[in-house]
Amino acid sequence: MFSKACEYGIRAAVYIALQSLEGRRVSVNEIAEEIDSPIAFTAKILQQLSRNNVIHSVKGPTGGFEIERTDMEAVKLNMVVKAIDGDQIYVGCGLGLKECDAGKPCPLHDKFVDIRTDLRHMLESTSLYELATGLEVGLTYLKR
Amino acid sequence: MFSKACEYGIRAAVYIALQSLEGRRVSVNEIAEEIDSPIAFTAKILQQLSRNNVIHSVKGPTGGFEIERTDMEAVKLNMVVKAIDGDQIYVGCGLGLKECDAGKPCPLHDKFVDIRTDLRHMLESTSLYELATGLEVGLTYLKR
DNA sequence: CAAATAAAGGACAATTTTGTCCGATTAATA
DNA sequence: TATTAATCGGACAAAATTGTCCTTTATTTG
Ligand code: FES
Ligand code: FES
Repeated sequence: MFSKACEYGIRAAVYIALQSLEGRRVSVNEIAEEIDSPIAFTAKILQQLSRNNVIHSVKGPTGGFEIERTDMEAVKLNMVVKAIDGDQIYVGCGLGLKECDAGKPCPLHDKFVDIRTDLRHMLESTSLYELATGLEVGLTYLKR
Repeated sequence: MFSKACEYGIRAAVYIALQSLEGRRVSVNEIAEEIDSPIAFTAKILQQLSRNNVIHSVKGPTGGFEIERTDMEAVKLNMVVKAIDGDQIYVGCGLGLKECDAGKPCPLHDKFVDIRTDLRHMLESTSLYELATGLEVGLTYLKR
């Protein structure tokens, strides 16, 4: 469904959101530790998220990653996914034709579009804040 | 969503189903031509489908690939997907945790499972026959 | 039986994705 | 100002996926 990079990216973003709720800025090392991901690869992914203004980064001592408390509800999952995987998941044909085109659809088009639309709505309506709160109360986990 | 191999596999299977409706057996070369896929790679994928009894193959002159007319309604998309991509799409965690486990879920679990269940139902209920008929009447396409 | 045809299978090559390493840059603080 | 802690960025390496080529095997037909 998502690339490995995107999976790490979502997990990292949710962890950053969780810590930002308590005003803590977190380092790549801490993030990779807490979401159980390869450190250097995670660093690359965080750079992408930072460049796309999904998260905010601060260099130097006491630096790290954070998400503005005020933004937190506004940062939706689809922003993370788009920053890392692009919009292929939104516009691509399920059977790999050049583009998904309702005017000359593949045999799976109608059924595929239904699923994709649900997925899109889910990603567009789910905020990092919402996901972080589940973590906060111990209902969900970022590693296992 | 699906791997390239799986995309080719589905397109090939639908094309074979279409031709089998008219009692024609088709060669790898014809299939690759009609679905616009790399020939040798397509051959590998057809071997997988054949080994998993999704399609039937016949060697030698007049040989090729076919799907028993009687099976055609019974052969569902999920059989193609499972034969090629395995069941990761059914059992995997959306955020890449070891397994998807409702007892220790990732933050996206509930929402992800909803989508995945819909996808599963769609794949389990869609037959190659159904997809082939759309092609037959020129409503859908396998290349573009 | 011999020739021709088509899938099967194994080895290999190219590309993409995933992952690592290390020096440069930025900023806090002693 | 020197040291230190952190991200940034580029080059590189490993692994997985995608794709090719060629030989073998099975089967039909002359
Ligand atoms: S054309 Fe294939 S999904 Fe729309
Ligand atoms: S645990 Fe992540 S999707 Fe179920």
